[in-house]
Amino acid sequence: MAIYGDEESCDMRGMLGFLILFLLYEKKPMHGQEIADELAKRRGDRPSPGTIYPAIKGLKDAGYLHEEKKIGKTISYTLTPRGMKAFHVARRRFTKIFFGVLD
Amino acid sequence: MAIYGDEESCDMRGMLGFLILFLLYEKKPMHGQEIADELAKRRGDRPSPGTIYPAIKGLKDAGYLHEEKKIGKTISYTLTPRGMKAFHVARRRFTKIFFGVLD
DNA sequence: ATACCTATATAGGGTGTCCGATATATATAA
DNA sequence: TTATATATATCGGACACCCTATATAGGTAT
Repeated sequence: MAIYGDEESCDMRGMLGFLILFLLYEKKPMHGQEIADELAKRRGDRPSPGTIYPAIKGLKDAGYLHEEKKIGKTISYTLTPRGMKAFHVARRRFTKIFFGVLD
Repeated sequence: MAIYGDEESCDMRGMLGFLILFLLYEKKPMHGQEIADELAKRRGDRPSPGTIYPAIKGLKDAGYLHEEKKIGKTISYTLTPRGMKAFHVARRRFTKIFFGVLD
Protein backbone atom coordinates (compact mmCIF):
# COMPACT_ATOMS: atom_id res chain seq x y z
CA MET A 1 0.00 0.00 0.00
CA ALA A 2 1.97 2.96 -1.32
CA ILE A 3 -0.02 5.49 0.66
CA TYR A 4 1.22 4.29 4.00
CA GLY A 5 4.93 4.14 3.26
CA ASP A 6 7.54 5.59 5.54
CA GLU A 7 7.90 8.78 3.59
CA GLU A 8 4.31 9.67 2.81
CA SER A 9 1.02 8.99 4.47
CA CYS A 10 -1.16 10.10 1.62
CA ASP A 11 -0.66 10.32 -2.12
CA MET A 12 -3.18 13.12 -2.59
CA ARG A 13 -4.48 11.58 -5.74
CA GLY A 14 -7.35 13.53 -7.19
CA MET A 15 -6.02 16.92 -6.16
CA LEU A 16 -4.09 17.87 -9.29
CA GLY A 17 -6.93 19.59 -11.12
CA PHE A 18 -7.93 21.42 -7.98
CA LEU A 19 -4.38 22.65 -7.45
CA ILE A 20 -4.16 23.92 -11.02
CA LEU A 21 -7.40 25.84 -10.57
CA PHE A 22 -5.96 27.34 -7.39
CA LEU A 23 -2.70 28.36 -9.05
CA LEU A 24 -4.53 30.05 -11.90
CA TYR A 25 -6.83 31.72 -9.39
CA GLU A 26 -3.85 33.22 -7.56
CA LYS A 27 -1.55 34.14 -10.43
CA LYS A 28 -3.74 34.97 -13.37
CA PRO A 29 -1.90 34.00 -16.57
CA MET A 30 0.23 30.87 -16.50
CA HIS A 31 1.30 28.40 -19.13
CA GLY A 32 1.94 24.71 -18.72
CA GLN A 33 5.55 24.84 -17.67
CA GLU A 34 4.94 27.63 -15.17
CA ILE A 35 2.24 25.51 -13.60
CA ALA A 36 4.67 22.60 -13.48
CA ASP A 37 7.26 24.87 -11.84
CA GLU A 38 4.88 25.92 -9.10
CA LEU A 39 3.72 22.35 -8.49
CA ALA A 40 7.36 21.29 -8.26
CA LYS A 41 7.96 23.85 -5.52
CA ARG A 42 4.91 22.75 -3.54
CA ARG A 43 5.00 18.99 -4.02
CA GLY A 44 8.74 18.49 -4.17
CA ASP A 45 8.66 16.63 -7.45
CA ARG A 46 7.94 18.01 -10.88
CA PRO A 47 4.96 16.62 -12.78
CA SER A 48 5.94 15.26 -16.19
CA PRO A 49 4.44 16.58 -19.44
CA GLY A 50 2.27 13.47 -19.58
CA THR A 51 0.84 14.46 -16.22
CA ILE A 52 0.37 18.19 -16.58
CA TYR A 53 -1.02 18.52 -20.09
CA PRO A 54 -3.80 15.95 -19.82
CA ALA A 55 -4.79 17.64 -16.55
CA ILE A 56 -4.92 21.02 -18.28
CA LYS A 57 -6.87 19.52 -21.14
CA GLY A 58 -9.42 18.10 -18.71
CA LEU A 59 -9.97 21.52 -17.18
CA LYS A 60 -10.11 23.12 -20.60
CA ASP A 61 -12.68 20.62 -21.86
CA ALA A 62 -14.77 21.32 -18.76
CA GLY A 63 -14.86 24.99 -19.75
CA TYR A 64 -12.78 26.11 -16.77
CA LEU A 65 -9.79 27.45 -18.70
CA HIS A 66 -9.42 30.08 -21.40
CA GLU A 67 -6.46 30.07 -23.76
CA GLU A 68 -5.16 33.59 -23.35
CA LYS A 69 -2.41 34.07 -25.90
CA LYS A 70 0.19 32.17 -27.78
CA ILE A 71 3.82 33.16 -28.18
CA GLY A 72 5.50 30.54 -30.20
CA LYS A 73 4.22 27.27 -28.83
CA THR A 74 3.57 28.75 -25.42
CA ILE A 75 -0.08 28.90 -24.34
CA SER A 76 -1.18 31.01 -21.39
CA TYR A 77 -4.29 30.10 -19.46
CA THR A 78 -6.71 32.03 -17.29
CA LEU A 79 -9.81 30.89 -15.43
CA THR A 80 -13.13 31.39 -17.14
CA PRO A 81 -16.05 32.64 -14.99
CA ARG A 82 -17.19 29.05 -14.93
CA GLY A 83 -13.75 27.95 -13.78
CA MET A 84 -13.79 30.63 -11.11
CA LYS A 85 -17.10 29.39 -9.80
CA ALA A 86 -15.95 25.77 -9.87
CA PHE A 87 -12.89 26.69 -7.85
CA HIS A 88 -14.93 28.55 -5.25
CA VAL A 89 -17.20 25.55 -4.81
CA ALA A 90 -14.25 23.18 -4.59
CA ARG A 91 -12.38 25.40 -2.16
CA ARG A 92 -15.37 25.67 0.16
CA ARG A 93 -15.63 21.90 0.17
CA PHE A 94 -11.90 21.52 0.67
CA THR A 95 -11.90 23.98 3.56
CA LYS A 96 -14.78 22.24 5.29
CA ILE A 97 -13.14 18.84 5.01
CA PHE A 98 -9.65 19.91 6.07
CA PHE A 99 -10.51 22.57 8.64
CA GLY A 100 -7.93 22.43 11.40
CA VAL A 101 -5.47 20.21 9.57
CA LEU A 102 -2.86 22.77 8.52
CA ASP A 103 -0.07 23.72 10.87
CA MET B 1 -14.26 12.95 -16.13
CA ALA B 2 -16.09 12.71 -12.83
CA ILE B 3 -13.81 15.17 -11.07
CA TYR B 4 -14.90 18.12 -13.13
CA GLY B 5 -18.64 17.78 -12.72
CA ASP B 6 -20.87 20.71 -11.84
CA GLU B 7 -20.99 19.89 -8.16
CA GLU B 8 -17.38 19.07 -7.41
CA SER B 9 -14.06 20.05 -8.89
CA CYS B 10 -11.99 17.42 -7.16
CA ASP B 11 -12.78 14.08 -5.62
CA MET B 12 -9.97 14.26 -3.11
CA ARG B 13 -9.24 10.62 -3.54
CA GLY B 14 -6.24 9.45 -1.60
CA MET B 15 -6.95 11.59 1.44
CA LEU B 16 -9.01 9.15 3.49
CA GLY B 17 -6.16 7.58 5.45
CA PHE B 18 -4.67 10.99 6.11
CA LEU B 19 -8.00 12.30 7.42
CA ILE B 20 -8.39 9.34 9.76
CA LEU B 21 -4.92 9.96 11.15
CA PHE B 22 -5.87 13.59 11.68
CA LEU B 23 -9.14 12.74 13.45
CA LEU B 24 -7.37 10.34 15.80
CA TYR B 25 -4.69 12.94 16.39
CA GLU B 26 -7.28 15.49 17.49
CA LYS B 27 -9.70 13.33 19.45
CA LYS B 28 -7.70 10.53 20.96
CA PRO B 29 -9.94 7.44 21.24
CA MET B 30 -12.40 6.82 18.42
CA HIS B 31 -13.97 3.71 17.02
CA GLY B 32 -15.02 3.06 13.43
CA GLN B 33 -18.47 4.54 13.54
CA GLU B 34 -17.32 7.67 15.35
CA ILE B 35 -14.75 8.19 12.61
CA ALA B 36 -17.49 7.69 10.03
CA ASP B 37 -19.64 10.25 11.88
CA GLU B 38 -16.91 12.87 11.80
CA LEU B 39 -16.12 12.20 8.14
CA ALA B 40 -19.83 12.55 7.36
CA LYS B 41 -19.87 15.99 8.97
CA ARG B 42 -16.83 17.14 7.04
CA ARG B 43 -17.39 15.56 3.65
CA GLY B 44 -21.17 15.73 3.52
CA ASP B 45 -21.59 12.05 2.80
CA ARG B 46 -21.02 9.15 5.12
CA PRO B 47 -18.40 6.58 4.17
CA SER B 48 -19.82 3.07 4.00
CA PRO B 49 -18.49 0.21 6.12
CA GLY B 50 -16.76 -1.12 3.02
CA THR B 51 -14.89 2.16 2.84
CA ILE B 52 -14.04 2.89 6.44
CA TYR B 53 -12.93 -0.48 7.76
CA PRO B 54 -10.47 -1.35 5.02
CA ALA B 55 -8.99 2.13 5.49
CA ILE B 56 -8.62 1.51 9.23
CA LYS B 57 -7.11 -1.89 8.55
CA GLY B 58 -4.56 -0.32 6.23
CA LEU B 59 -3.45 2.09 8.93
CA LYS B 60 -3.46 -0.69 11.52
CA ASP B 61 -1.32 -2.95 9.32
CA ALA B 62 1.12 -0.07 8.85
CA GLY B 63 1.54 0.11 12.61
CA TYR B 64 -0.11 3.51 12.92
CA LEU B 65 -3.09 2.47 15.04
CA HIS B 66 -3.38 0.78 18.42
CA GLU B 67 -6.55 -1.09 19.42
CA GLU B 68 -7.34 0.49 22.74
CA LYS B 69 -10.24 -1.44 24.23
CA LYS B 70 -13.23 -3.47 23.17
CA ILE B 71 -16.74 -3.09 24.56
CA GLY B 72 -18.93 -5.61 22.85
CA LYS B 73 -17.90 -5.43 19.22
CA THR B 74 -16.75 -1.84 19.53
CA ILE B 75 -13.03 -1.24 19.01
CA SER B 76 -11.42 2.07 19.98
CA TYR B 77 -8.29 3.24 18.26
CA THR B 78 -5.48 5.58 19.18
CA LEU B 79 -2.39 6.60 17.26
CA THR B 80 0.83 4.75 17.99
CA PRO B 81 4.05 6.81 18.24
CA ARG B 82 4.77 5.62 14.73
CA GLY B 83 1.32 6.79 13.62
CA MET B 84 1.89 10.13 15.29
CA LYS B 85 5.16 10.59 13.44
CA ALA B 86 3.58 9.55 10.15
CA PHE B 87 0.85 12.12 10.63
CA HIS B 88 3.32 14.89 11.37
CA VAL B 89 5.24 14.10 8.20
CA ALA B 90 2.07 13.94 6.14
CA ARG B 91 0.70 17.16 7.62
CA ARG B 92 3.89 19.05 6.89
CA ARG B 93 3.72 17.88 3.30
CA PHE B 94 0.02 18.66 3.07
CA THR B 95 0.55 22.15 4.49
CA LYS B 96 3.33 22.92 2.04
CA ILE B 97 1.29 21.82 -0.94
CA PHE B 98 -1.94 23.55 0.04
CA PHE B 99 -0.55 26.68 1.66
CA GLY B 100 -2.90 29.56 0.88
CA VAL B 101 -5.75 27.45 -0.43
CA LEU B 102 -8.11 27.55 2.55
CA ASP B 103 -10.57 30.41 2.91
C1' DA C 1 19.74 23.83 -43.56
C1' DT C 2 20.79 21.49 -39.52
C1' DA C 3 20.88 20.88 -34.77
C1' DC C 4 19.16 21.70 -30.43
C1' DC C 5 16.16 23.19 -26.83
C1' DT C 6 11.74 24.07 -25.09
C1' DA C 7 6.57 23.71 -25.00
C1' DT C 8 2.76 21.14 -26.00
C1' DA C 9 0.18 16.81 -26.97
C1' DT C 10 -1.69 11.88 -26.95
C1' DA C 11 -1.90 6.79 -26.17
C1' DG C 12 -1.76 3.20 -23.34
C1' DG C 13 -1.65 1.11 -19.22
C1' DG C 14 -0.26 0.43 -14.15
C1' DT C 15 -1.88 1.31 -9.96
C1' DG C 16 -4.51 1.81 -5.92
C1' DT C 17 -8.53 4.08 -3.78
C1' DC C 18 -13.04 3.60 -2.84
C1' DC C 19 -17.61 1.49 -2.82
C1' DG C 20 -21.52 -2.09 -3.19
C1' DA C 21 -22.69 -6.37 -1.62
C1' DT C 22 -22.37 -9.49 1.76
C1' DA C 23 -21.14 -11.79 6.13
C1' DT C 24 -20.30 -12.24 11.12
C1' DA C 25 -20.82 -11.02 15.89
C1' DT C 26 -22.53 -8.61 20.03
C1' DA C 27 -26.11 -6.43 22.77
C1' DT C 28 -30.75 -5.50 23.75
C1' DA C 29 -35.74 -6.01 23.64
C1' DA C 30 -39.99 -8.34 23.31
C1' DT D 1 -35.85 -17.76 21.90
C1' DT D 2 -36.51 -14.70 18.34
C1' DA D 3 -36.01 -10.41 16.39
C1' DT D 4 -33.70 -6.23 15.75
C1' DA D 5 -30.10 -2.86 15.73
C1' DT D 6 -25.39 -1.79 15.75
C1' DA D 7 -20.34 -2.58 14.91
C1' DT D 8 -16.94 -4.78 12.49
C1' DA D 9 -15.02 -7.29 8.48
C1' DT D 10 -13.84 -8.99 3.66
C1' DC D 11 -14.13 -9.48 -1.26
C1' DG D 12 -14.32 -8.19 -5.84
C1' DG D 13 -14.12 -4.93 -9.06
C1' DA D 14 -15.23 -0.27 -11.26
C1' DC D 15 -13.19 3.76 -11.94
C1' DA D 16 -10.00 7.24 -13.33
C1' DC D 17 -5.78 9.58 -11.86
C1' DC D 18 -1.30 9.79 -13.01
C1' DC D 19 2.98 8.36 -15.36
C1' DT D 20 6.16 6.46 -19.12
C1' DA D 21 7.07 6.68 -23.62
C1' DT D 22 6.59 8.90 -27.68
C1' DA D 23 5.39 12.44 -31.05
C1' DT D 24 4.88 17.14 -32.93
C1' DA D 25 6.09 21.87 -33.50
C1' DG D 26 8.05 26.52 -32.75
C1' DG D 27 12.20 29.29 -31.71
C1' DT D 28 17.05 30.09 -31.99
C1' DA D 29 21.76 29.55 -33.09
C1' DT D 30 25.45 28.01 -35.89
